[in-house]
Amino acid sequence: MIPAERRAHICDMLKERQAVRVSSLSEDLGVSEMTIRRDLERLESDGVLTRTHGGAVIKRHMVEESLYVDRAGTHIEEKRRIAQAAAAMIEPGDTVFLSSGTTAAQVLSHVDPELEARIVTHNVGALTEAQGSRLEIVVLGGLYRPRSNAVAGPQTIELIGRFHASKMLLGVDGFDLEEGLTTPTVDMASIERAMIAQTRGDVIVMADGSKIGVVADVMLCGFDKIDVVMLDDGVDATVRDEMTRLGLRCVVV
Amino acid sequence: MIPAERRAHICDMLKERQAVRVSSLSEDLGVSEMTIRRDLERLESDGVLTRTHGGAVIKRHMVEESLYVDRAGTHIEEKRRIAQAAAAMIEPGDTVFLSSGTTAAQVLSHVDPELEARIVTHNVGALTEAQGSRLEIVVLGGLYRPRSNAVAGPQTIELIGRFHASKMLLGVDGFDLEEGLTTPTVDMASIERAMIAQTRGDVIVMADGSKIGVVADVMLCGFDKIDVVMLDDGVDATVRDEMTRLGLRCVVV
DNA sequence: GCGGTTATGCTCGTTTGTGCGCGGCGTGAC
DNA sequence: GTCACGCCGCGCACAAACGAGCATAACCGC
Repeated sequence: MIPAERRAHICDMLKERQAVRVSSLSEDLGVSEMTIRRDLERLESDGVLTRTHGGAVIKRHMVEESLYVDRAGTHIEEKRRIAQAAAAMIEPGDTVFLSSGTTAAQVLSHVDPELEARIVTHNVGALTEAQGSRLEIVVLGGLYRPRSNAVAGPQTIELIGRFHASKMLLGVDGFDLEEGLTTPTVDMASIERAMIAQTRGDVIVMADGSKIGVVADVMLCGFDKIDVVMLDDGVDATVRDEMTRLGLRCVVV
Repeated sequence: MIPAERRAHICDMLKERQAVRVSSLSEDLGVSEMTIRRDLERLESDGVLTRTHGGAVIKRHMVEESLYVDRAGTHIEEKRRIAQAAAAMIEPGDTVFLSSGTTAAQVLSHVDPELEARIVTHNVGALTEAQGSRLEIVVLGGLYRPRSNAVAGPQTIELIGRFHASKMLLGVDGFDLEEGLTTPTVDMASIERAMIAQTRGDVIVMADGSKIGVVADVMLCGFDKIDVVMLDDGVDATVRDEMTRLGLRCVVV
């Protein structure tokens, strides 16, 4: 295996799992840990990843990034499974609103490469995930918010009015039975509320275990506006029952 | 086996495996490693592949790959210097149109972190370069084009009409005294022509040595529409003289 | 045949990549 | 707090790949 090929492999692993370990890469690729470290060093200077103790995490210019760094490894696998299941819910010919956030972005890396559908999003990070797919991706214009790696502002909301989606995929930061869905910034909340209003079909919320019971700073909406909740199997059954009681479909992956 | 046939074979291998080794190609094709290296060198200048230590990888117009390309390609240092000088031309309070392309994207990584200005662009790759700056970045909406890592389409052109810029920074693919400025896709040419039309102040073209004398597929505009040309010091003096004769300001870095 | 161009292979000094050992430091357990 | 374990990166040695320069061979139009 050629060095560049090996580095490309590391990038692929990162995209898939969000985080990699020096030890496991060394084993998988059959080179010493020192070589892996030098590869990671190089990829870091290329801006592809951020090194951490024991490995590296994919570089996101987002609020959520720090969460990954702090507890790299927690809920990564759950997020991946949820994103994968959400990707499978997109049907040919759909027009789908995609929210901001890394979970939402990750959905696009799991769609069938042959699927023809339209994605409308303000999530800049989602664009690189869609490489090699046949999706038609509409990027909403507006002011770029580096912290969320998405665009926002009145212009963005105005542009949303031009679309009617058959589905919406919504990644949230807080999911609480009392407080409903919450998100860290007012900007993103406005955008995503506008998207919900323009969605004709199902509004699908993606929430891994780390989001349950969490209340972020800004209220997004109550459970009455959403139709489907995607949870991982680590989520308590009482939450699932309560969702079902409210008339929502629960998908557990 | 005829040389062209051999090179075609290398391309086939690349398409199939994404990466090739000098040593295995030498063995498979029955020629010395030196010959393979010369083939790879030629194919690299044709834009088919990117050479690396030990072999080569297929060249795709992708975000992550372009990092390798930039690193391995020629004129890196010249591009960097041009981007840096272009960044210095942005003044406080400016509204600047920024074109697509990696050179244009690189400009944002060189702006003074304290500078307050507005950047209007369809260049998605530029967004990550602006981390930590105080720039207000307006992203134009439209259809995402993965090959260019930018958005395009009628909606994008419509949105450009809402802005009037005091400057435009334009990275081109071809810069030829006879044919003028050229670019590889019709989409990007339309966008950038619309930007030029909405620019009140200087249109600044960035062209390193590798672009001079090159004619890409799509005509962008003639030299009458532009005001300043940024060149590296490797560019022939006759080109500079001709530019000056046409009334353009030449900045050599 | 003859001069010129192009292609190929070799040598050798240089660059780049790789692995190991060791001292230092971060992280989590207690 | 402090202790242990694992991770980190520097310095070194070795190996592999690279490229410049030169010599030879094949091709082509005349």
